[in-house]
Amino acid sequence: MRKKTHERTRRDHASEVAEDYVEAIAEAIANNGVCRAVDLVEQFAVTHATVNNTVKRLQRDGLVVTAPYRPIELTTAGKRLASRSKQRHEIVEAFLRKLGVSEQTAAIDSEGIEHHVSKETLDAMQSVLQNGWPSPKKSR
Amino acid sequence: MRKKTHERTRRDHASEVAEDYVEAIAEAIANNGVCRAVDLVEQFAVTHATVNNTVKRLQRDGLVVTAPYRPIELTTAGKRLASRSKQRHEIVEAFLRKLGVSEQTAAIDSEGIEHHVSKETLDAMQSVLQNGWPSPKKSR
DNA sequence: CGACTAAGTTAGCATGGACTAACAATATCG
DNA sequence: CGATATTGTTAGTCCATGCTAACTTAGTCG
Repeated sequence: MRKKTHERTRRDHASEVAEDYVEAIAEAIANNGVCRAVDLVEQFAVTHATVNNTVKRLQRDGLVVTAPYRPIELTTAGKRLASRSKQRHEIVEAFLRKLGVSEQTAAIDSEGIEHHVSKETLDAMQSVLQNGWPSPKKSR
Repeated sequence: MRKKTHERTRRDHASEVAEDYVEAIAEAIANNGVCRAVDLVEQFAVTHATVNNTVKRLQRDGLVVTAPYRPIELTTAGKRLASRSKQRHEIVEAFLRKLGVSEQTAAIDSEGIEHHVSKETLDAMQSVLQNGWPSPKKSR
Protein backbone atom coordinates (compact mmCIF):
# COMPACT_ATOMS: atom_id res chain seq x y z
CA MET A 1 0.00 0.00 0.00
CA ARG A 2 2.49 2.57 -1.01
CA LYS A 3 1.55 5.85 -2.53
CA LYS A 4 -0.66 6.46 -5.53
CA THR A 5 -1.50 2.88 -6.14
CA HIS A 6 -5.16 3.41 -5.65
CA GLU A 7 -6.17 5.37 -8.65
CA ARG A 8 -7.35 1.98 -9.83
CA THR A 9 -9.73 1.14 -7.03
CA ARG A 10 -12.95 2.12 -8.65
CA ARG A 11 -12.43 1.04 -12.23
CA ASP A 12 -10.87 -2.13 -11.00
CA HIS A 13 -13.77 -3.14 -8.95
CA ALA A 14 -16.10 -2.67 -11.87
CA SER A 15 -13.98 -4.80 -14.14
CA GLU A 16 -13.73 -7.51 -11.53
CA VAL A 17 -17.45 -7.88 -11.66
CA ALA A 18 -17.35 -7.84 -15.42
CA GLU A 19 -14.78 -10.61 -15.39
CA ASP A 20 -16.78 -12.71 -13.00
CA TYR A 21 -19.84 -12.30 -15.16
CA VAL A 22 -18.29 -13.11 -18.49
CA GLU A 23 -16.58 -16.07 -16.93
CA ALA A 24 -19.88 -17.34 -15.59
CA ILE A 25 -21.60 -16.68 -18.89
CA ALA A 26 -18.94 -18.60 -20.76
CA GLU A 27 -19.28 -21.45 -18.31
CA ALA A 28 -23.05 -21.55 -18.64
CA ILE A 29 -22.76 -21.58 -22.40
CA ALA A 30 -20.22 -24.37 -22.20
CA ASN A 31 -22.46 -26.38 -19.90
CA ASN A 32 -25.93 -25.68 -21.23
CA GLY A 33 -25.41 -24.36 -24.68
CA VAL A 34 -26.92 -21.03 -23.72
CA CYS A 35 -26.80 -18.61 -20.84
CA ARG A 36 -30.01 -17.31 -19.37
CA ALA A 37 -30.22 -14.57 -16.79
CA VAL A 38 -31.45 -17.18 -14.40
CA ASP A 39 -28.11 -18.95 -14.51
CA LEU A 40 -26.41 -15.81 -13.32
CA VAL A 41 -29.01 -15.27 -10.65
CA GLU A 42 -28.05 -18.64 -9.22
CA GLN A 43 -24.37 -18.23 -9.69
CA PHE A 44 -24.10 -14.94 -7.94
CA ALA A 45 -27.03 -15.30 -5.59
CA VAL A 46 -28.47 -11.95 -6.56
CA THR A 47 -31.91 -11.04 -7.83
CA HIS A 48 -33.10 -10.97 -11.40
CA ALA A 49 -33.15 -7.25 -11.29
CA THR A 50 -29.53 -7.05 -10.33
CA VAL A 51 -28.48 -9.42 -13.07
CA ASN A 52 -30.44 -7.35 -15.51
CA ASN A 53 -28.69 -4.19 -14.44
CA THR A 54 -25.28 -5.74 -14.64
CA VAL A 55 -25.87 -7.39 -17.97
CA LYS A 56 -27.01 -4.06 -19.34
CA ARG A 57 -23.77 -2.55 -18.24
CA LEU A 58 -21.82 -5.36 -19.84
CA GLN A 59 -23.73 -4.83 -23.05
CA ARG A 60 -23.06 -1.13 -22.90
CA ASP A 61 -19.40 -1.98 -22.47
CA GLY A 62 -19.42 -4.28 -25.46
CA LEU A 63 -18.81 -7.55 -23.68
CA VAL A 64 -22.15 -9.26 -24.24
CA VAL A 65 -25.17 -9.00 -26.48
CA THR A 66 -28.69 -9.88 -25.57
CA ALA A 67 -32.18 -8.88 -26.56
CA PRO A 68 -35.25 -8.95 -24.34
CA TYR A 69 -36.19 -12.50 -23.40
CA ARG A 70 -33.28 -13.89 -25.36
CA PRO A 71 -30.26 -15.72 -24.00
CA ILE A 72 -27.10 -13.83 -23.22
CA GLU A 73 -24.21 -14.18 -25.63
CA LEU A 74 -20.63 -13.05 -25.50
CA THR A 75 -19.11 -10.71 -28.01
CA THR A 76 -15.64 -11.39 -29.30
CA ALA A 77 -14.27 -9.08 -26.64
CA GLY A 78 -16.38 -10.85 -24.04
CA LYS A 79 -15.07 -14.24 -25.09
CA ARG A 80 -11.53 -13.00 -24.98
CA LEU A 81 -11.99 -11.59 -21.51
CA ALA A 82 -13.71 -14.75 -20.33
CA SER A 83 -10.98 -17.04 -21.50
CA ARG A 84 -8.28 -14.85 -20.07
CA SER A 85 -10.08 -14.79 -16.74
CA LYS A 86 -10.66 -18.48 -16.75
CA GLN A 87 -7.04 -19.19 -17.45
CA ARG A 88 -5.90 -16.88 -14.72
CA HIS A 89 -8.37 -18.42 -12.34
CA GLU A 90 -7.17 -21.91 -13.12
CA ILE A 91 -3.55 -21.06 -12.65
CA VAL A 92 -4.18 -19.42 -9.32
CA GLU A 93 -6.33 -22.28 -8.13
CA ALA A 94 -3.86 -24.94 -9.19
CA PHE A 95 -1.07 -22.99 -7.58
CA LEU A 96 -2.89 -22.82 -4.29
CA ARG A 97 -3.55 -26.54 -4.43
CA LYS A 98 0.13 -27.13 -5.00
CA LEU A 99 0.84 -24.90 -2.05
CA GLY A 100 -1.06 -27.42 0.01
CA VAL A 101 -4.29 -25.51 0.42
CA SER A 102 -7.49 -27.57 0.51
CA GLU A 103 -9.62 -27.87 -2.57
CA GLN A 104 -12.42 -25.86 -1.05
CA THR A 105 -10.25 -23.03 0.14
CA ALA A 106 -8.35 -22.94 -3.12
CA ALA A 107 -11.65 -22.57 -4.96
CA ILE A 108 -12.79 -19.70 -2.77
CA ASP A 109 -9.49 -17.85 -2.48
CA SER A 110 -8.68 -18.11 -6.15
CA GLU A 111 -11.89 -16.28 -6.95
CA GLY A 112 -10.80 -13.37 -4.87
CA ILE A 113 -7.17 -13.43 -5.86
CA GLU A 114 -7.44 -13.89 -9.60
CA HIS A 115 -8.34 -10.28 -10.15
CA HIS A 116 -5.29 -8.99 -8.39
CA VAL A 117 -2.40 -10.96 -9.75
CA SER A 118 -0.21 -9.26 -12.29
CA LYS A 119 1.23 -10.97 -15.30
CA GLU A 120 4.52 -11.31 -13.51
CA THR A 121 3.05 -13.07 -10.51
CA LEU A 122 0.91 -15.25 -12.69
CA ASP A 123 3.94 -16.26 -14.70
CA ALA A 124 5.77 -17.10 -11.50
CA MET A 125 2.88 -19.29 -10.42
CA GLN A 126 2.70 -20.99 -13.74
CA SER A 127 6.40 -21.64 -13.69
CA VAL A 128 6.00 -23.36 -10.35
CA LEU A 129 3.26 -25.53 -11.78
CA GLN A 130 5.50 -26.50 -14.68
CA ASN A 131 8.95 -26.57 -13.17
CA GLY A 132 8.47 -26.93 -9.45
CA TRP A 133 9.40 -24.50 -6.74
CA PRO A 134 12.09 -21.90 -7.24
CA SER A 135 15.67 -22.79 -6.45
CA PRO A 136 16.91 -22.35 -2.91
CA LYS A 137 15.10 -25.05 -1.00
CA LYS A 138 15.79 -23.58 2.39
CA SER A 139 14.90 -26.50 4.66
CA ARG A 140 17.64 -28.91 5.72
CA MET B 1 -16.56 -18.86 -8.70
CA ARG B 2 -18.84 -21.66 -7.70
CA LYS B 3 -22.32 -21.08 -6.49
CA LYS B 4 -23.43 -18.78 -3.72
CA THR B 5 -20.03 -17.48 -2.92
CA HIS B 6 -20.90 -13.95 -3.74
CA GLU B 7 -23.20 -12.95 -0.96
CA ARG B 8 -20.06 -11.30 0.32
CA THR B 9 -19.25 -9.06 -2.61
CA ARG B 10 -20.69 -5.85 -1.35
CA ARG B 11 -19.84 -6.01 2.33
CA ASP B 12 -16.42 -7.29 1.43
CA HIS B 13 -15.53 -4.40 -0.72
CA ALA B 14 -16.44 -1.99 2.03
CA SER B 15 -14.29 -3.79 4.56
CA GLU B 16 -11.38 -3.91 2.16
CA VAL B 17 -11.39 -0.17 2.07
CA ALA B 18 -11.70 -0.07 5.83
CA GLU B 19 -8.66 -2.30 6.15
CA ASP B 20 -6.62 -0.22 3.78
CA TYR B 21 -7.51 2.89 5.69
CA VAL B 22 -6.78 1.64 9.18
CA GLU B 23 -3.52 0.20 7.90
CA ALA B 24 -2.57 3.54 6.42
CA ILE B 25 -3.63 5.36 9.55
CA ALA B 26 -1.56 3.06 11.73
CA GLU B 27 1.39 3.60 9.43
CA ALA B 28 1.05 7.37 9.52
CA ILE B 29 0.87 7.31 13.29
CA ALA B 30 3.92 5.09 13.43
CA ASN B 31 5.82 7.42 11.11
CA ASN B 32 4.65 10.86 12.14
CA GLY B 33 3.16 10.42 15.55
CA VAL B 34 -0.26 11.44 14.28
CA CYS B 35 -2.41 10.85 11.27
CA ARG B 36 -4.02 13.80 9.49
CA ALA B 37 -6.56 13.53 6.77
CA VAL B 38 -3.95 14.91 4.44
CA ASP B 39 -1.82 11.83 4.93
CA LEU B 40 -4.64 9.68 3.66
CA VAL B 41 -5.28 12.02 0.76
CA GLU B 42 -1.73 11.40 -0.34
CA GLN B 43 -1.72 7.73 0.37
CA PHE B 44 -4.82 6.95 -1.59
CA ALA B 45 -4.63 9.72 -4.12
CA VAL B 46 -8.20 10.79 -3.47
CA THR B 47 -9.61 14.17 -2.55
CA HIS B 48 -10.07 15.61 0.90
CA ALA B 49 -13.76 15.16 0.55
CA THR B 50 -13.46 11.47 -0.11
CA VAL B 51 -11.19 10.95 2.84
CA ASN B 52 -13.65 12.81 4.98
CA ASN B 53 -16.50 10.59 3.87
CA THR B 54 -14.57 7.44 4.44
CA VAL B 55 -13.23 8.47 7.80
CA LYS B 56 -16.75 9.28 8.89
CA ARG B 57 -17.83 5.80 7.94
CA LEU B 58 -14.92 4.32 9.83
CA GLN B 59 -15.88 6.37 12.84
CA ARG B 60 -19.47 5.24 12.50
CA ASP B 61 -18.19 1.69 12.40
CA GLY B 62 -16.11 2.15 15.50
CA LEU B 63 -12.70 1.83 13.96
CA VAL B 64 -11.41 5.37 14.41
CA VAL B 65 -12.14 8.47 16.42
CA THR B 66 -11.61 12.02 15.30
CA ALA B 67 -13.06 15.43 15.96
CA PRO B 68 -13.15 18.35 13.55
CA TYR B 69 -9.68 19.64 12.83
CA ARG B 70 -8.16 16.99 15.07
CA PRO B 71 -5.92 14.14 14.03
CA ILE B 72 -7.38 10.73 13.35
CA GLU B 73 -6.87 8.06 15.97
CA LEU B 74 -7.57 4.37 15.98
CA THR B 75 -9.89 2.73 18.46
CA THR B 76 -8.90 -0.54 20.00
CA ALA B 77 -10.85 -2.34 17.32
CA GLY B 78 -9.17 -0.20 14.69
CA LYS B 79 -5.74 -1.01 16.02
CA ARG B 80 -6.54 -4.67 16.08
CA LEU B 81 -7.76 -4.60 12.51
CA ALA B 82 -4.75 -2.58 11.40
CA SER B 83 -2.25 -4.94 12.87
CA ARG B 84 -4.01 -7.97 11.50
CA SER B 85 -4.07 -6.39 8.05
CA LYS B 86 -0.48 -5.37 8.23
CA GLN B 87 0.61 -8.82 9.20
CA ARG B 88 -1.36 -10.38 6.40
CA HIS B 89 0.03 -7.88 3.97
CA GLU B 90 3.57 -8.60 5.04
CA ILE B 91 3.20 -12.32 4.74
CA VAL B 92 1.72 -12.08 1.26
CA GLU B 93 4.36 -9.66 0.13
CA ALA B 94 7.21 -11.73 1.49
CA PHE B 95 5.73 -14.82 -0.04
CA LEU B 96 5.56 -13.23 -3.46
CA ARG B 97 9.14 -12.11 -3.13
CA LYS B 98 10.14 -15.64 -2.29
CA LEU B 99 8.22 -16.79 -5.34
CA GLY B 100 10.63 -14.72 -7.33
CA VAL B 101 8.38 -11.78 -8.05
CA SER B 102 10.05 -8.37 -8.25
CA GLU B 103 9.88 -6.03 -5.31
CA GLN B 104 7.67 -3.62 -7.14
CA THR B 105 5.19 -6.18 -8.33
CA ALA B 106 5.12 -7.88 -4.96
CA ALA B 107 4.23 -4.56 -3.37
CA ILE B 108 1.41 -3.93 -5.78
CA ASP B 109 -0.03 -7.41 -5.96
CA SER B 110 0.09 -8.00 -2.24
CA GLU B 111 -2.14 -4.99 -1.74
CA GLY B 112 -4.78 -6.52 -3.90
CA ILE B 113 -4.36 -10.05 -2.70
CA GLU B 114 -4.18 -9.52 1.02
CA HIS B 115 -7.90 -9.02 1.30
CA HIS B 116 -8.71 -12.30 -0.33
CA VAL B 117 -6.50 -14.85 1.32
CA SER B 118 -8.10 -17.08 3.90
CA LYS B 119 -6.43 -18.10 7.09
CA GLU B 120 -5.59 -21.43 5.55
CA THR B 121 -3.83 -19.93 2.55
CA LEU B 122 -2.06 -17.42 4.72
CA ASP B 123 -0.82 -20.18 6.98
CA ALA B 124 0.44 -22.08 3.97
CA MET B 125 2.35 -19.01 2.82
CA GLN B 126 3.78 -18.42 6.24
CA SER B 127 4.87 -22.01 6.46
CA VAL B 128 6.76 -21.60 3.21
CA LEU B 129 8.48 -18.54 4.59
CA GLN B 130 9.52 -20.45 7.69
CA ASN B 131 10.10 -23.96 6.41
CA GLY B 132 10.67 -23.65 2.71
CA TRP B 133 8.56 -25.02 -0.09
CA PRO B 134 6.25 -27.94 0.45
CA SER B 135 7.60 -31.46 0.02
CA PRO B 136 7.60 -32.92 -3.46
CA LYS B 137 10.22 -30.88 -5.24
CA LYS B 138 9.16 -31.89 -8.70
CA SER B 139 12.16 -30.79 -10.69
CA ARG B 140 14.96 -33.29 -11.28
C1' DC C 1 -57.21 -22.32 -25.68
C1' DG C 2 -56.50 -20.53 -21.12
C1' DA C 3 -54.29 -20.71 -16.70
C1' DC C 4 -50.34 -21.08 -14.42
C1' DT C 5 -45.40 -20.82 -13.80
C1' DA C 6 -40.95 -19.39 -14.99
C1' DA C 7 -38.25 -15.87 -16.77
C1' DG C 8 -37.37 -11.24 -17.71
C1' DT C 9 -38.20 -6.22 -17.20
C1' DT C 10 -38.98 -1.75 -15.13
C1' DA C 11 -39.22 1.66 -11.59
C1' DG C 12 -37.72 3.37 -7.52
C1' DC C 13 -34.64 3.26 -3.63
C1' DA C 14 -30.22 2.74 -0.62
C1' DT C 15 -25.36 2.65 0.08
C1' DG C 16 -20.46 2.98 -0.85
C1' DG C 17 -17.11 5.41 -2.80
C1' DA C 18 -15.59 8.74 -5.84
C1' DC C 19 -15.70 13.68 -7.55
C1' DT C 20 -15.90 19.25 -7.72
C1' DA C 21 -16.73 23.56 -5.74
C1' DA C 22 -17.23 26.57 -2.16
C1' DC C 23 -16.48 27.56 2.41
C1' DA C 24 -14.24 27.51 7.33
C1' DA C 25 -10.62 26.90 10.59
C1' DT C 26 -5.83 26.77 11.83
C1' DA C 27 -1.06 27.77 11.39
C1' DT C 28 2.67 30.42 9.90
C1' DC C 29 5.25 34.25 8.74
C1' DG C 30 6.32 38.95 7.55
C1' DC D 1 -1.88 41.57 13.74
C1' DG D 2 -3.31 40.17 9.22
C1' DA D 3 -2.50 37.85 4.74
C1' DT D 4 -1.57 33.50 3.03
C1' DA D 5 -1.18 28.64 2.77
C1' DT D 6 -2.58 24.37 4.61
C1' DT D 7 -6.01 21.59 6.28
C1' DG D 8 -10.70 20.27 7.02
C1' DT D 9 -15.75 20.47 6.13
C1' DT D 10 -20.09 20.70 3.62
C1' DA D 11 -23.13 20.41 -0.17
C1' DG D 12 -24.33 18.46 -4.22
C1' DT D 13 -23.42 15.11 -8.08
C1' DC D 14 -22.31 10.72 -10.27
C1' DC D 15 -21.91 5.76 -11.01
C1' DA D 16 -21.84 0.75 -9.61
C1' DT D 17 -23.99 -2.49 -7.13
C1' DG D 18 -27.33 -4.16 -4.66
C1' DC D 19 -32.42 -4.40 -3.24
C1' DT D 20 -38.01 -4.84 -3.46
C1' DA D 21 -42.26 -4.60 -5.76
C1' DA D 22 -45.03 -4.65 -9.57
C1' DC D 23 -45.38 -5.76 -14.13
C1' DT D 24 -44.97 -8.37 -18.81
C1' DT D 25 -43.69 -12.09 -21.78
C1' DA D 26 -42.96 -16.78 -22.88
C1' DG D 27 -43.62 -21.52 -22.24
C1' DT D 28 -46.14 -25.59 -20.66
C1' DC D 29 -49.79 -28.47 -19.69
C1' DG D 30 -54.51 -29.94 -18.72
